[in-house]
Amino acid sequence: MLKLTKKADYGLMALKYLAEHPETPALSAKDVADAYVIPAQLLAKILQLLTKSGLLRSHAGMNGGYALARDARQISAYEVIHAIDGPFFITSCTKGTKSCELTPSCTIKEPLARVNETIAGVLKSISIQDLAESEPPPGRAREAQALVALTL
Amino acid sequence: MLKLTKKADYGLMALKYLAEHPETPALSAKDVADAYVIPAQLLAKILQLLTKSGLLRSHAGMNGGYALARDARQISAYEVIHAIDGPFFITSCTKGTKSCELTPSCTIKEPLARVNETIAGVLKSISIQDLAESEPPPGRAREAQALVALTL
DNA sequence: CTGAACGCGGACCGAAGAAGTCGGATATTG
DNA sequence: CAATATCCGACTTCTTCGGTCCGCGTTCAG
Repeated sequence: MLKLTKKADYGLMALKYLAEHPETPALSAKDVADAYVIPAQLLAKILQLLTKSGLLRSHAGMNGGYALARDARQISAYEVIHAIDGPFFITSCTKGTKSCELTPSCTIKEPLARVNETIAGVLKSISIQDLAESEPPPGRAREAQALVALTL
Repeated sequence: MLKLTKKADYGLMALKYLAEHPETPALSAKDVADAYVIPAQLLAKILQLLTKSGLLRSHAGMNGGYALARDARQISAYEVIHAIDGPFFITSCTKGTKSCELTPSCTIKEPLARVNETIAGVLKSISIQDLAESEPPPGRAREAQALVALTL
Protein backbone atom coordinates (compact mmCIF):
# COMPACT_ATOMS: atom_id res chain seq x y z
CA MET A 1 0.00 0.00 0.00
CA LEU A 2 1.36 3.28 -1.12
CA LYS A 3 4.73 1.98 -2.10
CA LEU A 4 6.42 2.11 -5.45
CA THR A 5 7.35 -1.04 -7.30
CA LYS A 6 10.77 -2.58 -7.46
CA LYS A 7 10.84 -1.78 -11.14
CA ALA A 8 10.53 1.88 -10.35
CA ASP A 9 13.23 1.48 -7.73
CA TYR A 10 15.49 -0.20 -10.20
CA GLY A 11 14.81 2.49 -12.75
CA LEU A 12 15.73 5.24 -10.31
CA MET A 13 18.86 3.39 -9.29
CA ALA A 14 19.91 2.91 -12.87
CA LEU A 15 19.38 6.54 -13.78
CA LYS A 16 21.29 7.60 -10.74
CA TYR A 17 24.12 5.31 -11.75
CA LEU A 18 24.18 6.79 -15.22
CA ALA A 19 24.18 10.27 -13.75
CA GLU A 20 27.21 9.35 -11.70
CA HIS A 21 29.14 8.27 -14.76
CA PRO A 22 28.71 11.09 -17.24
CA GLU A 23 32.06 10.47 -18.87
CA THR A 24 31.21 7.05 -20.32
CA PRO A 25 29.34 7.28 -23.62
CA ALA A 26 27.06 4.36 -22.82
CA LEU A 27 26.56 1.70 -20.18
CA SER A 28 24.96 -1.62 -20.96
CA ALA A 29 22.07 -3.00 -18.98
CA LYS A 30 24.39 -5.69 -17.71
CA ASP A 31 26.86 -3.13 -16.41
CA VAL A 32 24.23 -1.48 -14.27
CA ALA A 33 22.71 -4.76 -13.22
CA ASP A 34 26.11 -5.90 -11.99
CA ALA A 35 26.81 -2.69 -10.13
CA TYR A 36 23.72 -3.14 -8.06
CA VAL A 37 22.76 -6.77 -7.85
CA ILE A 38 19.49 -6.79 -9.68
CA PRO A 39 18.53 -9.30 -12.42
CA ALA A 40 19.96 -8.14 -15.72
CA GLN A 41 17.10 -9.16 -17.98
CA LEU A 42 14.61 -7.34 -15.86
CA LEU A 43 16.68 -4.19 -15.73
CA ALA A 44 16.98 -4.38 -19.50
CA LYS A 45 13.26 -4.18 -19.94
CA ILE A 46 13.01 -1.28 -17.56
CA LEU A 47 15.67 0.63 -19.43
CA GLN A 48 13.79 -0.05 -22.63
CA LEU A 49 10.73 1.55 -21.12
CA LEU A 50 12.71 4.57 -20.10
CA THR A 51 14.10 4.78 -23.61
CA LYS A 52 10.64 4.68 -25.14
CA SER A 53 9.65 7.49 -22.83
CA GLY A 54 12.55 9.59 -24.02
CA LEU A 55 14.46 9.65 -20.76
CA LEU A 56 17.30 7.55 -22.15
CA ARG A 57 19.06 7.15 -25.46
CA SER A 58 20.03 3.64 -26.51
CA HIS A 59 22.63 2.34 -28.83
CA ALA A 60 22.62 -1.26 -29.98
CA GLY A 61 25.56 -3.37 -31.00
CA MET A 62 28.91 -3.85 -29.41
CA ASN A 63 29.94 -1.26 -26.86
CA GLY A 64 26.35 -0.14 -26.97
CA GLY A 65 24.21 0.65 -24.01
CA TYR A 66 22.24 3.50 -22.52
CA ALA A 67 22.90 7.10 -21.72
CA LEU A 68 20.80 9.88 -20.28
CA ALA A 69 18.83 11.72 -22.93
CA ARG A 70 18.96 14.97 -20.96
CA ASP A 71 20.90 16.48 -18.14
CA ALA A 72 20.36 14.64 -14.86
CA ARG A 73 18.95 17.83 -13.43
CA GLN A 74 16.23 17.87 -16.08
CA ILE A 75 14.87 14.43 -15.25
CA SER A 76 12.45 14.17 -12.36
CA ALA A 77 11.67 11.14 -10.24
CA TYR A 78 8.08 11.61 -11.26
CA GLU A 79 8.90 11.06 -14.92
CA VAL A 80 10.75 7.89 -14.14
CA ILE A 81 7.98 6.42 -12.06
CA HIS A 82 5.38 7.48 -14.56
CA ALA A 83 7.33 5.91 -17.40
CA ILE A 84 7.68 2.61 -15.61
CA ASP A 85 4.49 2.19 -13.66
CA GLY A 86 2.19 4.33 -15.74
CA PRO A 87 0.00 7.14 -14.45
CA PHE A 88 -0.41 6.85 -10.74
CA PHE A 89 -3.40 7.63 -8.61
CA ILE A 90 -3.75 7.39 -4.90
CA THR A 91 -7.37 6.46 -5.19
CA SER A 92 -8.36 3.05 -6.46
CA CYS A 93 -11.38 4.79 -7.84
CA THR A 94 -9.84 6.86 -10.57
CA LYS A 95 -12.58 9.29 -11.34
CA GLY A 96 -12.99 10.06 -14.99
CA THR A 97 -13.72 6.65 -16.38
CA LYS A 98 -17.04 6.24 -14.61
CA SER A 99 -15.44 3.82 -12.23
CA CYS A 100 -17.44 4.83 -9.19
CA GLU A 101 -20.68 4.27 -11.08
CA LEU A 102 -23.95 4.94 -9.36
CA THR A 103 -22.75 4.89 -5.82
CA PRO A 104 -22.27 8.37 -4.42
CA SER A 105 -19.48 6.72 -2.51
CA CYS A 106 -16.52 8.60 -3.69
CA THR A 107 -17.00 11.74 -1.73
CA ILE A 108 -13.66 10.85 -0.24
CA LYS A 109 -11.85 10.90 -3.50
CA GLU A 110 -12.16 14.60 -4.04
CA PRO A 111 -9.89 15.60 -1.16
CA LEU A 112 -7.65 12.63 -1.76
CA ALA A 113 -7.10 13.78 -5.31
CA ARG A 114 -5.48 16.86 -3.79
CA VAL A 115 -3.18 14.63 -1.83
CA ASN A 116 -2.38 12.84 -5.02
CA GLU A 117 -1.37 16.06 -6.72
CA THR A 118 0.69 17.04 -3.74
CA ILE A 119 2.68 13.85 -3.86
CA ALA A 120 3.12 14.19 -7.59
CA GLY A 121 4.42 17.68 -7.00
CA VAL A 122 6.97 16.45 -4.52
CA LEU A 123 8.12 13.76 -6.91
CA LYS A 124 8.36 16.24 -9.76
CA SER A 125 10.58 18.47 -7.68
CA ILE A 126 13.18 15.76 -7.24
CA SER A 127 15.68 15.27 -10.01
CA ILE A 128 18.01 12.40 -10.74
CA GLN A 129 20.79 14.80 -9.96
CA ASP A 130 19.39 15.21 -6.46
CA LEU A 131 19.52 11.46 -5.96
CA ALA A 132 23.07 11.25 -7.20
CA GLU A 133 24.26 14.10 -5.01
CA SER A 134 22.54 13.68 -1.73
CA GLU A 135 24.39 10.72 -0.36
CA PRO A 136 28.10 11.00 0.30
CA PRO A 137 28.38 13.40 3.26
CA PRO A 138 26.02 12.03 5.87
CA GLY A 139 25.69 15.18 7.89
CA ARG A 140 25.16 17.69 5.15
CA ALA A 141 21.62 18.26 3.99
CA ARG A 142 20.70 20.32 1.01
CA GLU A 143 18.24 22.97 1.93
CA ALA A 144 14.60 22.68 1.11
CA GLN A 145 13.91 23.65 -2.42
CA ALA A 146 10.60 21.91 -2.58
CA LEU A 147 7.82 23.58 -0.71
CA VAL A 148 4.43 22.22 -1.35
CA ALA A 149 1.11 23.69 -0.42
CA LEU A 150 -1.88 21.49 0.09
CA THR A 151 -5.31 23.05 -0.04
CA LEU A 152 -8.37 21.01 0.76
CA MET B 1 1.88 1.35 -7.58
CA LEU B 2 1.73 4.04 -5.02
CA LYS B 3 -1.97 3.78 -4.40
CA LEU B 4 -3.77 3.00 -1.21
CA THR B 5 -5.84 -0.13 -0.87
CA LYS B 6 -9.59 -0.35 -1.13
CA LYS B 7 -9.66 -1.32 2.49
CA ALA B 8 -8.11 1.99 3.41
CA ASP B 9 -10.56 3.74 1.15
CA TYR B 10 -13.44 1.98 2.78
CA GLY B 11 -12.10 2.83 6.18
CA LEU B 12 -11.86 6.50 5.35
CA MET B 13 -15.34 6.48 3.90
CA ALA B 14 -16.75 4.79 6.95
CA LEU B 15 -15.11 7.21 9.36
CA LYS B 16 -16.34 10.11 7.30
CA TYR B 17 -19.83 8.68 7.43
CA LEU B 18 -19.65 8.33 11.18
CA ALA B 19 -18.39 11.88 11.44
CA GLU B 20 -21.40 13.06 9.49
CA HIS B 21 -23.80 11.37 11.89
CA PRO B 22 -22.65 12.44 15.33
CA GLU B 23 -26.14 12.28 16.78
CA THR B 24 -26.58 8.52 16.45
CA PRO B 25 -24.99 6.60 19.32
CA ALA B 26 -23.74 3.81 17.08
CA LEU B 27 -23.94 2.68 13.49
CA SER B 28 -23.60 -0.97 12.54
CA ALA B 29 -21.20 -2.15 9.87
CA LYS B 30 -24.19 -3.03 7.76
CA ASP B 31 -25.56 0.48 8.00
CA VAL B 32 -22.40 1.96 6.60
CA ALA B 33 -21.98 -0.78 4.04
CA ASP B 34 -25.47 -0.07 2.75
CA ALA B 35 -24.93 3.68 2.62
CA TYR B 36 -22.04 3.26 0.30
CA VAL B 37 -22.36 0.04 -1.62
CA ILE B 38 -19.39 -1.86 -0.30
CA PRO B 39 -19.53 -5.50 0.92
CA ALA B 40 -20.72 -5.62 4.51
CA GLN B 41 -18.52 -8.42 5.77
CA LEU B 42 -15.41 -6.77 4.49
CA LEU B 43 -16.31 -3.43 5.99
CA ALA B 44 -16.95 -5.19 9.27
CA LYS B 45 -13.41 -6.45 9.43
CA ILE B 46 -12.03 -3.06 8.59
CA LEU B 47 -14.02 -1.45 11.36
CA GLN B 48 -12.71 -4.10 13.71
CA LEU B 49 -9.19 -3.10 12.82
CA LEU B 50 -9.97 0.51 13.47
CA THR B 51 -11.46 -0.45 16.79
CA LYS B 52 -8.36 -2.38 17.80
CA SER B 53 -6.32 0.67 16.93
CA GLY B 54 -8.41 2.83 19.19
CA LEU B 55 -9.96 4.99 16.50
CA LEU B 56 -13.42 3.57 17.06
CA ARG B 57 -15.44 2.34 19.97
CA SER B 58 -17.62 -0.69 19.42
CA HIS B 59 -20.71 -1.97 21.16
CA ALA B 60 -21.89 -5.52 20.64
CA GLY B 61 -25.40 -6.84 20.87
CA MET B 62 -28.61 -5.51 19.44
CA ASN B 63 -28.55 -1.88 18.38
CA GLY B 64 -24.83 -2.12 18.68
CA GLY B 65 -22.33 -0.74 16.24
CA TYR B 66 -19.45 1.67 16.01
CA ALA B 67 -18.81 5.24 16.98
CA LEU B 68 -15.80 7.51 16.75
CA ALA B 69 -13.53 7.17 19.75
CA ARG B 70 -12.43 10.80 19.47
CA ASP B 71 -13.53 13.95 17.80
CA ALA B 72 -13.40 13.74 14.03
CA ARG B 73 -10.90 16.56 14.05
CA GLN B 74 -8.54 14.50 16.18
CA ILE B 75 -8.34 11.57 13.76
CA SER B 76 -5.93 11.86 10.87
CA ALA B 77 -6.07 10.07 7.56
CA TYR B 78 -2.61 8.79 8.37
CA GLU B 79 -3.84 6.98 11.46
CA VAL B 80 -6.59 5.32 9.50
CA ILE B 81 -4.31 4.12 6.74
CA HIS B 82 -1.72 2.99 9.22
CA ALA B 83 -4.29 1.06 11.23
CA ILE B 84 -5.60 -0.75 8.18
CA ASP B 85 -2.58 -1.28 5.97
CA GLY B 86 0.13 -1.23 8.58
CA PRO B 87 3.23 0.95 8.52
CA PHE B 88 3.78 2.23 5.06
CA PHE B 89 7.02 2.82 3.25
CA ILE B 90 7.57 4.16 -0.21
CA THR B 91 10.60 2.01 -0.64
CA SER B 92 10.24 -1.71 -1.13
CA CYS B 93 13.54 -1.92 0.64
CA THR B 94 12.56 -0.91 4.14
CA LYS B 95 15.90 -0.23 5.68
CA GLY B 96 16.20 -1.34 9.24
CA THR B 97 15.58 -5.04 8.90
CA LYS B 98 18.67 -5.73 6.86
CA SER B 99 16.56 -6.13 3.79
CA CYS B 100 19.03 -4.66 1.36
CA GLU B 101 21.70 -7.04 2.59
CA LEU B 102 25.18 -6.81 1.13
CA THR B 103 24.35 -4.83 -1.95
CA PRO B 104 25.20 -1.18 -1.58
CA SER B 105 22.19 -0.71 -3.80
CA CYS B 106 20.00 1.35 -1.63
CA THR B 107 21.69 4.64 -2.08
CA ILE B 108 18.40 5.71 -3.54
CA LYS B 109 16.42 4.93 -0.48
CA GLU B 110 17.92 7.61 1.65
CA PRO B 111 16.41 10.51 -0.28
CA LEU B 112 13.25 8.57 -0.92
CA ALA B 113 12.83 8.13 2.78
CA ARG B 114 12.48 11.89 2.97
CA VAL B 115 9.75 11.74 0.39
CA ASN B 116 8.11 9.10 2.48
CA GLU B 117 8.11 11.33 5.52
CA THR B 118 6.75 14.19 3.50
CA ILE B 119 3.81 12.17 2.31
CA ALA B 120 3.19 10.91 5.82
CA GLY B 121 3.20 14.51 6.98
CA VAL B 122 0.58 15.47 4.45
CA LEU B 123 -1.59 12.54 5.46
CA LYS B 124 -1.21 13.40 9.12
CA SER B 125 -2.40 16.92 8.46
CA ILE B 126 -5.72 15.73 7.09
CA SER B 127 -8.45 14.92 9.57
CA ILE B 128 -11.64 12.97 9.13
CA GLN B 129 -13.40 16.23 9.77
CA ASP B 130 -11.70 17.69 6.73
CA LEU B 131 -13.04 14.87 4.62
CA ALA B 132 -16.53 15.30 5.94
CA GLU B 133 -16.54 19.05 5.38
CA SER B 134 -14.82 19.60 2.12
CA GLU B 135 -17.45 18.40 -0.25
CA PRO B 136 -20.79 20.16 -0.37
CA PRO B 137 -20.06 23.56 -1.93
CA PRO B 138 -18.12 22.80 -5.07
CA GLY B 139 -16.59 26.21 -5.52
CA ARG B 140 -15.42 26.87 -2.02
CA ALA B 141 -11.98 25.67 -1.08
CA ARG B 142 -10.63 25.70 2.42
CA GLU B 143 -7.40 27.51 2.56
CA ALA B 144 -4.13 25.70 2.80
CA GLN B 145 -3.38 24.71 6.34
CA ALA B 146 -0.87 22.10 5.41
CA LEU B 147 2.44 23.38 4.24
CA VAL B 148 5.13 20.83 3.93
CA ALA B 149 8.80 21.37 3.49
CA LEU B 150 10.93 18.76 1.86
CA THR B 151 14.65 18.83 2.42
CA LEU B 152 16.92 16.48 0.55
C1' DC C 1 -34.60 -17.35 28.94
C1' DT C 2 -34.51 -17.59 24.41
C1' DG C 3 -33.51 -15.82 20.14
C1' DA C 4 -32.26 -12.14 17.01
C1' DA C 5 -28.89 -8.69 16.01
C1' DC C 6 -24.56 -7.40 16.48
C1' DG C 7 -19.27 -7.45 17.00
C1' DC C 8 -15.14 -10.59 16.89
C1' DG C 9 -11.69 -13.38 14.56
C1' DG C 10 -9.71 -17.00 12.06
C1' DA C 11 -9.60 -19.91 7.68
C1' DC C 12 -10.15 -19.92 3.15
C1' DC C 13 -10.23 -18.89 -1.97
C1' DG C 14 -10.14 -16.54 -6.44
C1' DA C 15 -8.29 -12.83 -9.12
C1' DA C 16 -4.95 -9.55 -10.14
C1' DG C 17 -0.70 -7.64 -10.34
C1' DA C 18 4.28 -7.74 -9.54
C1' DA C 19 8.77 -10.05 -10.21
C1' DG C 20 11.38 -12.53 -12.91
C1' DT C 21 12.56 -15.91 -17.00
C1' DC C 22 12.93 -17.47 -21.74
C1' DG C 23 13.46 -17.20 -26.51
C1' DG C 24 13.94 -15.01 -30.57
C1' DA C 25 14.62 -10.92 -33.81
C1' DT C 26 17.38 -7.02 -35.07
C1' DA C 27 21.18 -3.84 -35.07
C1' DT C 28 26.16 -2.67 -34.69
C1' DT C 29 30.99 -3.28 -34.46
C1' DG C 30 35.48 -5.70 -34.91
C1' DC D 1 30.85 -13.74 -40.00
C1' DA D 2 30.74 -13.62 -35.07
C1' DA D 3 30.20 -11.39 -30.79
C1' DT D 4 27.70 -8.18 -28.21
C1' DA D 5 24.06 -5.22 -27.68
C1' DT D 6 19.25 -3.59 -27.65
C1' DC D 7 14.50 -4.85 -28.49
C1' DC D 8 10.03 -7.18 -27.61
C1' DG D 9 6.55 -10.39 -26.59
C1' DA D 10 5.04 -14.57 -24.15
C1' DC D 11 5.28 -17.13 -20.21
C1' DT D 12 5.72 -18.84 -15.31
C1' DT D 13 5.83 -17.97 -10.46
C1' DC D 14 4.84 -15.59 -6.36
C1' DT D 15 2.62 -12.48 -3.42
C1' DT D 16 -1.04 -9.66 -2.04
C1' DC D 17 -5.49 -7.83 -2.21
C1' DG D 18 -10.40 -8.24 -2.20
C1' DG D 19 -13.83 -10.84 -0.65
C1' DT D 20 -16.46 -14.87 1.51
C1' DC D 21 -17.67 -18.25 5.01
C1' DC D 22 -18.33 -19.99 9.42
C1' DG D 23 -18.39 -20.31 14.31
C1' DC D 24 -18.16 -17.93 18.69
C1' DG D 25 -19.13 -14.32 22.42
C1' DT D 26 -22.04 -10.44 23.68
C1' DT D 27 -26.04 -7.70 24.24
C1' DC D 28 -30.77 -6.60 24.34
C1' DA D 29 -35.92 -7.14 23.51
C1' DG D 30 -39.88 -9.77 24.14
